[in-house]
Amino acid sequence: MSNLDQIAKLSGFSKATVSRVLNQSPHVSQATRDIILKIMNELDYVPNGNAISLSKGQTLQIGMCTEGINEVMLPFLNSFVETASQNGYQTIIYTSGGDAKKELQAFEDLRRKRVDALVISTCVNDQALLGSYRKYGPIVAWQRMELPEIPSVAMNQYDGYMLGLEHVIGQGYTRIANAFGRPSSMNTLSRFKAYQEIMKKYDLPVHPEWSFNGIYSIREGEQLVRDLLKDDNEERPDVILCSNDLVAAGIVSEARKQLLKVPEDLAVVGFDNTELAHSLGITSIDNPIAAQAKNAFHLLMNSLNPSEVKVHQEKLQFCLVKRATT
Amino acid sequence: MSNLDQIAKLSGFSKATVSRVLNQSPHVSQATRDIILKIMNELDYVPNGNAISLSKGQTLQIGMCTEGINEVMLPFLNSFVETASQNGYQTIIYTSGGDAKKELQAFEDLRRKRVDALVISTCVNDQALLGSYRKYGPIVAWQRMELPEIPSVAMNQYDGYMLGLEHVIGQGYTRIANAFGRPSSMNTLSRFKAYQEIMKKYDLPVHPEWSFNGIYSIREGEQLVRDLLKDDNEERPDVILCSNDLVAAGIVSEARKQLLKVPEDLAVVGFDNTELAHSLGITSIDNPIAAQAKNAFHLLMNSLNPSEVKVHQEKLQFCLVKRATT
DNA sequence: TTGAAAGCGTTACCAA
DNA sequence: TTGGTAACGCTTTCAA
Repeated sequence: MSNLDQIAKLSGFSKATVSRVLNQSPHVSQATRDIILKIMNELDYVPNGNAISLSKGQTLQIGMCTEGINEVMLPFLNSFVETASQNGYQTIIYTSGGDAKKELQAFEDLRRKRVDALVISTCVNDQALLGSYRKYGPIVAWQRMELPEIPSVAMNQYDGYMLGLEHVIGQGYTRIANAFGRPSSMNTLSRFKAYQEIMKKYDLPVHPEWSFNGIYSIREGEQLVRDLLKDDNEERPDVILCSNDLVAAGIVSEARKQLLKVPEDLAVVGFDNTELAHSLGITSIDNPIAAQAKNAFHLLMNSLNPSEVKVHQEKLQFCLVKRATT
Repeated sequence: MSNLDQIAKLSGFSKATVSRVLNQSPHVSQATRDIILKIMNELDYVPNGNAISLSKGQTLQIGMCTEGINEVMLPFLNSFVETASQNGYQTIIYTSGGDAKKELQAFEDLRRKRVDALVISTCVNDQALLGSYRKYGPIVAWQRMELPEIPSVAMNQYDGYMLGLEHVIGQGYTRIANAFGRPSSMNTLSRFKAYQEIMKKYDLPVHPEWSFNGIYSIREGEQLVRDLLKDDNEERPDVILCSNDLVAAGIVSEARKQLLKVPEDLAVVGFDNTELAHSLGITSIDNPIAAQAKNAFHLLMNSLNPSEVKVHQEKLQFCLVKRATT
């Protein structure tokens, strides 16, 4: 492996000049530049990234801290990696599996200057503790944060859910069921609020027994349908709004298996508008996740390079995509 | 930010000794160690990761180069990140989006010593070119490689497909259709070979028109069913073997929509045995992807630390998981 | 336009 | 058990 010193000696110039060539400084004569570039080529020279990082005090690496990578994160991850790379940054994955100690590893790596900044998804550590790492570098959250120190690009799902509710009511559905995820999450609370408000607005009867918690994935969606069908005499909902598209897929799949017609016997609305909803033709609420990832990156850049012109956050909105299930 | 030099000065010991404390060298008296650790604590000191990397000549970072992250890669990515982190390595994502130049970025980063090693998934650059980067560090592939320089942890899908074929024939299906992916891929060739051999073995009629190419995802699976149903008079296959579980999901979903009974009217076998197959109750061929990721990491470790005891590759096998679609 | 030298923050070798 | 000091490979400031 050749290094800058060798290039300097061989070319007869100093390390400083060679460095200038490397960094395209204008203060190098064309002749000198040519000589040095030629030698670099001959020696198959490339600068050592670590040395640059140490010297400059920045790694051009951003850590992404999450419990684990799943379908919902995919567009966020892909978009973030892509945006970062366009701006010369690489993305390092830190998965915690829900283990608080492992999660802290990402934050410690910020402290140790292995990464310049951090994006966090759902974190399990105390938010105050996480916030204390702000002094080591910028951090931005995808999840909604109670903490003001860590800015968030998350959107209020109240708006998105309201869109879904208005849509199904507009279509004539009145017996509305909710398939919620984690009951205590801010998302569920926001959605429930939207549900309560709209039922009141249209003077529709609230069925508390039609709000289900802990419905996360395909299987729970399927089970939900079976549960609903268990008692033949009971009145049944005519539409289910889901916490995500996986749940919606499970519901649609099981409903068809039970020979229910979708949407005639049971309508379904997903959430996030993922590939799955597109593929299966499920009405869903578009959640601009990829754009949120972009915003997250630009937020980090703005505090990483305070001198440069700030990139403004893109203003994002939910949006209902009607397909064959409503 | 405090550094090792400050700790040395404040404690009255040399940098060398402080470094020894950091690296748990046994050649430090307990008293000295205590003093130094105390000062480190007081100053909230952590060593700078970049400096360590530069000095040691290793980054403890491994690059993962892929076209993009999708559902199929998920278990590989998760398992690799997890295994690496257990061994003190972080994983950096490089997505190319199929762009050869962007893909090379990962390999250049190996050359520039930003990563110690590389795992590659489907790569678009010339394999010989990629192989030439072996001199900069170990590389292991997930895809099957023609090149001997780059070892691969991929498995021969002939074996897995054969398992599926034997299964459906054992169940009494004889009108077998194939939903293949990319026609020229080694995987498709292996699968087709298995198909040909088994049809011969059981003396079953080969229907060339029942081998479909370019069937990658849910939507193509759905379309395939509609195409099959188009002509009422035609004889139809009684089972379809799919290139992956997404395709199988699409087929099952569309079949039910068209009021075909699965598996009575049409049986379906997926591939990879992903969450989706599990969730939807689709018979699938288990592809031990997570274990392949582990193998990939250990392969890299073996050449990264030739001195240490070699971790043997886990011997992996496909395995049929029968569910409700056969 | 160029060079000398002092960082950047560690590790590791050789002495003591 | 400890210390001195030369790496590691680059950037950057100050002079010339």
